[in-house]
Amino acid sequence: MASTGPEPLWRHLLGDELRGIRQDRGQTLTETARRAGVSPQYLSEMERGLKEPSSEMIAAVAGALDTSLVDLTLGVSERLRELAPAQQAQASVRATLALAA
Amino acid sequence: MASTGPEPLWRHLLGDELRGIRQDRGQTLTETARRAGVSPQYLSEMERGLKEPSSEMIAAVAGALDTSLVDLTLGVSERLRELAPAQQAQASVRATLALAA
DNA sequence: CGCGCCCGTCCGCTCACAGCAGACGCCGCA
DNA sequence: TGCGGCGTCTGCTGTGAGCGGACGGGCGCG
Repeated sequence: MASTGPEPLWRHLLGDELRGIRQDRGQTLTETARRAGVSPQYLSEMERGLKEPSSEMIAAVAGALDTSLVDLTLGVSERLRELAPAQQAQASVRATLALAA
Repeated sequence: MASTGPEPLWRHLLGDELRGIRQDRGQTLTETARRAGVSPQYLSEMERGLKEPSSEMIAAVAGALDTSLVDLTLGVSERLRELAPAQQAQASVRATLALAA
């Protein structure tokens, strides 16, 4: 697994998963943020993997999306498994760009 | 799931998972910390769920344990699923004690 | 058309905490 | 006994978590 290239980082995968669920639910970013008790700008940053949310923040947003940490961690692990070697290279580019920012 | 009581927090589950893997590997805390490039005191805190490690720290410790983020997130989700209602109450006590500290 | 509202993101800021150095207690061993 | 290793405690500082104000864009309405 490690020999296939570096894995994406937790905060990126978590952000992707949160945004995916939110869009599946048809919620706006602003609405989810309000329900979670966080600022919209912060949720935006979370979803884009720009910040390391605290465990309580993760739980709050999961609650606002009517999901749970189980589903989040499962979703993240599934995303990682679905990443084929070529796609992992793309994820590596994303991680590199994030570092450049 | 949420109706069964509050879920444990990410940092606690992650810490439990990391310590579990480390002990399975027969590594000392000091050795894993050295291999991961973090301080032993910090790894101790991570394992006890006292700190919110950054995504890079998680990756570094995973690498030191010859595991990956996939296995970590899977392990965390499995821990959550194995927590029966009674055990979730115990996990709730742990989260409460952590808040008191 | 201009306006107001909503959306999501940018920018700058403050203070709490991430991560660690030094210290400590405990244990096993020569 | 002293030593080295283990894991945790204590205190510290620089950094980043989380947010307020601002911004640009889209949309509906008079």
